[in-house]
Amino acid sequence: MISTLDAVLLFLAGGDGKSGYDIRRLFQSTPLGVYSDSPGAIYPALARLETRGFFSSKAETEGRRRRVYRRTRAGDVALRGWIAAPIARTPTTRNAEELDMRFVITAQFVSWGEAKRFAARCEKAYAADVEALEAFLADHGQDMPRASRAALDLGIRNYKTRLRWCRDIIADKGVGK
Amino acid sequence: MISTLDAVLLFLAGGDGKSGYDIRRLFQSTPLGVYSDSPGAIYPALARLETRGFFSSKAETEGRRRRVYRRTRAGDVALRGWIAAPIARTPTTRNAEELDMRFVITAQFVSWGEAKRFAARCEKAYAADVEALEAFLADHGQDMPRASRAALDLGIRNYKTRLRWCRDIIADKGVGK
DNA sequence: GATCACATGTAAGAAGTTACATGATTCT
DNA sequence: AGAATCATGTAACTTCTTACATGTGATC
Repeated sequence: MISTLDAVLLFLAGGDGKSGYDIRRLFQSTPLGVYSDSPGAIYPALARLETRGFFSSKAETEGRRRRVYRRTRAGDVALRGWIAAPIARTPTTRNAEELDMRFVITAQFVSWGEAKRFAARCEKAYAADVEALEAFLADHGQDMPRASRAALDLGIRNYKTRLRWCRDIIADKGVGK
Repeated sequence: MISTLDAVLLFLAGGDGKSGYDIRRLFQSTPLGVYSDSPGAIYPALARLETRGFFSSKAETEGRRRRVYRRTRAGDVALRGWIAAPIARTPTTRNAEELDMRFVITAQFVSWGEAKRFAARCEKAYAADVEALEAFLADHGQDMPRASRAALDLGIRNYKTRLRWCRDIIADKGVGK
């Protein structure tokens, strides 16, 4: 089993490979910045993945010191396995960001069509979440303090936003067209 | 400094106090379930907070074995400090859930009016996030693969949802009225 | 020649995860 | 009595955080 960060690293370091520093800069300069750019997170993660055989690395000799990691065949397999895993559980709150990453990586690493099918699966999960939260609100809304009710409402709105996004993806609408 | 989980524990164990098991059940049975209900997370956290003087605990003698934690005066101060802290950083992606908790705890522990003021501060943070992401999309949208653009779009929509929610709170609209 | 940015790494500590251990109490 | 559930805790492991250490190449 690989973590979300592992998957992102494997994804980024395909083709020509990437150094730890390259990845840190990507995390700093793009909205990928959800992940920590701290060296204490990146370098050990790369080293671990190499130990597990998912990366091979080469120290560049000319110019600046630089160790370039490149995804191996085994790394390919691991990444494909991560993509194919079932959508863990609802409520999805905690893995929402992981699902987003999976969408992007699936589109790039497999195909847009497959990413759309994944979005369709996400849609179902989000719909279940909305239903569960709305049921909870109907059951306990009256007994809850105002602020808790409001927070629950925010949760519902968040899932509905995701739901609509999935539908737009499936229908080829919006920015992602 | 206390963590978000610490704050939630301190918040829940006011008044009559709560046992670790009580808290685990709360995390299991309500959409508070964002937090882990594993004993290996809860019990050590309670013990740590007691060591720091934010809880006092008493083992109940009659009936089932049960250790009840209760927030101390120092715990009160710590929780108030947590509430009053500045909104860490934008992008807010990573602390969004923390902000939600802060809203609820502020409303219950301080006042609804204070929670509204907090929502107003959140609104500013989310607005800044939307602006930053839209600028990034305008700058790099063309060069990005379709799926990345779509993911960025989702990020923007998520922040806008939060933005609208804050405005509704401030205007006393919606479920939280 | 000094300083800044590049680049990699490690060390110490905090916290969460899964799994296990243990025993009391209530229910049937 | 036996089983299920209540309830607390610990152990081993993994990973992340902050901070430090180190050295090279580019820039002024």
